[in-house]
Amino acid sequence: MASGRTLANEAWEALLSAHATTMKRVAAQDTWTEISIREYDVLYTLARCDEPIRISELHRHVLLSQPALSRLVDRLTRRGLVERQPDAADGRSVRLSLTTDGRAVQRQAGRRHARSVARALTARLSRPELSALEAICLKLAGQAPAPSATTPAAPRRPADD
Amino acid sequence: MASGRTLANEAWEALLSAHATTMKRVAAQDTWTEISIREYDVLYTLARCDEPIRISELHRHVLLSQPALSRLVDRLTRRGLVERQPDAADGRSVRLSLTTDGRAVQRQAGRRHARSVARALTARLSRPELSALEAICLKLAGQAPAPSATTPAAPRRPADD
DNA sequence: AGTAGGTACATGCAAACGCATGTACCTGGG
DNA sequence: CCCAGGTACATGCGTTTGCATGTACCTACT
Repeated sequence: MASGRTLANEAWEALLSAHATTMKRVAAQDTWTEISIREYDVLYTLARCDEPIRISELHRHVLLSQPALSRLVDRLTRRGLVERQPDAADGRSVRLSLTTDGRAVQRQAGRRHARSVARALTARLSRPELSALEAICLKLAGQAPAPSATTPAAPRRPADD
Repeated sequence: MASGRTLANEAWEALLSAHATTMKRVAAQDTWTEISIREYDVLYTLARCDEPIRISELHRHVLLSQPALSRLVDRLTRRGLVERQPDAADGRSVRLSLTTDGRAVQRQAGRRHARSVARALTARLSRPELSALEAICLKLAGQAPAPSATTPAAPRRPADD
C-alpha cells in the first residue's frame, strides 16, 4: 500500500522533475539576452500589480533570499527598469514600480516567454490536464482559486509551517 | 475565453508558485545543516541508481549548469560522500557512486526531508489530488506514457529523459 | 516618555554560480 | 593513419547568492 507519505513524496519528486525539465527547456530559448529569468520574474510580478509594492511582498513570489532580491532590485533600478519610492506610511519600507522602459522590456520578453512556455506545456498536456495542474498547484501554493487582486492589505495567506 | 496559450501560461505560473512556496517551506526546516538541498538532490539521485552514473546523466536530473554540477560533485568527493571512478568504456567520462558515508548522510537527511515534504503536501492536497499531480507532472517531464489521472503506482524505473 | 523587541531593507564577505573556454577523449571521413 | 568535428568533464573569471549582521524604523508595554 502506498502510504500518504510515499504518495506525497512521489508527487513532489514528479513536480520537481517537471519544474526542472520545463525550466531547462524555457531557459534554452533565446528570450534571455536582455534580462535573466529571475529578473523577468520580478518585472512580471511588478507588471501584475496596480500599485507599487514592497520588496517583502515581492519576496513572497520569488525563490530568492531577501538580500539577493534586494540587490537584484538594485540592479534593475540602476538599469532604469524599476523605480524605488519611499513609503509614506512606513519609513522602513520601499515601494517598487516598473518604469516605462521596464514595462516595455517585460512585455517584449513576456511575449516570447509566453510562447515558449505554451509550446512546452501544450505539447505534453491536454487542456483538462492543464486545468487540473493549475487548480492543484494553486491549492498547493495556498491561494484561492480566484486569481484576483494583488493588493497587500488582505492577509489571505495562512502562514502555517 | 482561455486560449490554449493562456491556459498553459496560467498552469505554468501556478506550478512555479507551488514550487516556490513548497520549496521555501521545505528549506525552512532544520534538515539542511549537514548538506544543502542541491547537494541532497545529487546524493538522492545517486542513491536511486544501482550502477555508478556519469556526471552528464546526473545533469539531466538537476537544475544546474554543467560546470556548477562538476564542482558540486567535487565538493562532495572531497567530503568523502561521493566516489569518482574512471569509466572503462569511455576515457572522457567519470562514474559516480555514493560512499558508505554518503549513503548514510543521504538516508538521514532523506528521512527528515520526506517527512517535511509529506507534511507540506498532505496538509493541502487530498490523495486523489496527489495522484493526479504526480501523473500530470511525470507526463510534463516526459516520463509517463499513461494519460489517465488515476494512475496506480506502477514500478517506474529511473529512465533517462 | 523610555525602552525592549520586532520588522523592512541594506551591506560585508565567503561560497557558489554561469559563461566562455580549455583539455582529454571518442568518432567518422579521407 | 591523420585530422576535423563532436562529446565529457574541468577551470578561469566575473557575477550573483546566502548567511550573518547592521541600520533605520515601527509597535507595545511599562
